[in-house]
Amino acid sequence: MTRDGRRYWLMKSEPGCFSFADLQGRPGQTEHWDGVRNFQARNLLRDELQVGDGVLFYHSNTAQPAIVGLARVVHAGYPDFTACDPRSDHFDPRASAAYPIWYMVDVQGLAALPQPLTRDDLRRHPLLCRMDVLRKGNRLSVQPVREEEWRAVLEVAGLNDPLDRQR
DNA sequence: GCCAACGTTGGC
DNA sequence: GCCAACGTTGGC
Repeated sequence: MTRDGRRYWLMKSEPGCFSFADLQGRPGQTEHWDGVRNFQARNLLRDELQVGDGVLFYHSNTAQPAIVGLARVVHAGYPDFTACDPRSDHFDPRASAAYPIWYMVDVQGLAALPQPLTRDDLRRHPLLCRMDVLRKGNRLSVQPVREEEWRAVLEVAGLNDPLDRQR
């Protein structure tokens, strides 16, 4: 049984730690999204994100938080090996190969937005003002995005849907 | 740097 | 199972 239709997600990253430009600089513009240590986000990574899903890349905890780029999921959830690496900042002594606890996906950068979409930009938009990322106190590093929100971001950015080329 | 909001931990 | 204490996130 396969899931029909792609879905869309917003993923947060602190640009001082890993920026959209960093993703675009990786071979194949692809990198694994490790280090998520929140069970709600873990469940999404493990169970919900699928190859081909669209990703809005959001810069958080920075002077100008904004959606800055478009990406896609290129590998569905698999164990986050950094949890088993004692030298990693994300080491979790409870995790093991048999019980990985934490999961990650691989993400590929597709296009930078011509202009970052700031929180003010989002708040002013009739559809984007409903996005979860604007909700006060929202700390989920991976969160669902409605299809109309994905389309609205493309429209505001003046971009065609980069996922259409990936079929 | 402040602080509100939230998730997690652990004593009971 | 409750809930206070604590740590973290992240906008401002």
